[in-house]
Amino acid sequence: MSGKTIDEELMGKFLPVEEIKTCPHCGSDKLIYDPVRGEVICAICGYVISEREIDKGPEWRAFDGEEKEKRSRVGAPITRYTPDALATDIDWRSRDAAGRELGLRKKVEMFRLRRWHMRAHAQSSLERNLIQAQQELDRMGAQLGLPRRVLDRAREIYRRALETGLVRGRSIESVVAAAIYAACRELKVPRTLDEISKYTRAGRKDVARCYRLMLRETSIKVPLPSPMDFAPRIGNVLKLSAASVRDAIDVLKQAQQIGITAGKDPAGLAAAAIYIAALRRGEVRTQKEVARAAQVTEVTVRNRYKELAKRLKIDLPVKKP
DNA sequence: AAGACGAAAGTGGTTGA
DNA sequence: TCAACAACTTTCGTCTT
Repeated sequence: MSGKTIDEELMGKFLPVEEIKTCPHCGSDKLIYDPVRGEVICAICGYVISEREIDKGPEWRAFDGEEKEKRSRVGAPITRYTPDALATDIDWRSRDAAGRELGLRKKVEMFRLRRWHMRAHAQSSLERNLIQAQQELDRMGAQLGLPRRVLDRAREIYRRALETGLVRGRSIESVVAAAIYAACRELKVPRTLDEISKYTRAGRKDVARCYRLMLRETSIKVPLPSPMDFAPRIGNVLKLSAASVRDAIDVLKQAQQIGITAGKDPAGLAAAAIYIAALRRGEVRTQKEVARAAQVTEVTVRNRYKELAKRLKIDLPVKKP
């Protein structure tokens, strides 16, 4: 083994998805798209390609300041943003353009028009909020590599939250993040709160608070996270065989039956099960690797797997001669 | 030199008064 | 709102390969 893992080799490199034709791991060109998890996977070695490697930089290159200035499309908008089609206002003074007092009939009509104008405006504020939220949703979805159906569901959830009045006083971003988190859990595409809040300016805490509030105030119900949903993803990152992943899920099932999974971090449990399963199949991964793939610490993997091994009476192959 | 292990102290979140 | 609490993280020293 020479030094770096594949993860480390690829880290920080820009790999625009469209440009990848062959697997960076084994060189095969048999890449398949898994729409369920929104990932491109190498059919030969199982390497997950598209998940995190999204090029967030510009698609152009500039060699001096002037060129950069010209090509950059970010910064203050050139034209003023018009919130909706009704940007005009109706004057409250009942006078015409020349300053003459209006007749009674006209006054009444203007009053009515004004009222409808306000109503149309108010309604569009909801629409406007949705449009902005949609932008956030698309951005975060792309950065997290989430499939369409999750985003669609997240949008529905967001709309519900908006209609319930949950967004008022909170940032759109954090509520969108909460909606995405809820959608992920509902559709069993596990993403941790940490992963999601990484792409928002609102902190993890904010997102979590919005999420909890959302569960309480709207009638959205979300199944409890199961460690078994995490196992395939961790297996993918570590490039383990499908058999090992199946074994790991088996271990988790047993653990659930004897009731030692309650209150434990599902990612940590899944990591431990993966570690055990891989070891038993001779696909040795270090605790560190497993921990990193599951985004928990080494210590947690260790504690969980000790517990699992003890309670399930699994003996591990110590080493090979 | 790297991995596994466990102890101890610290952290963030939940719960119940 | 506060304190108690359980789970997880960080850090560190030791042992094994």
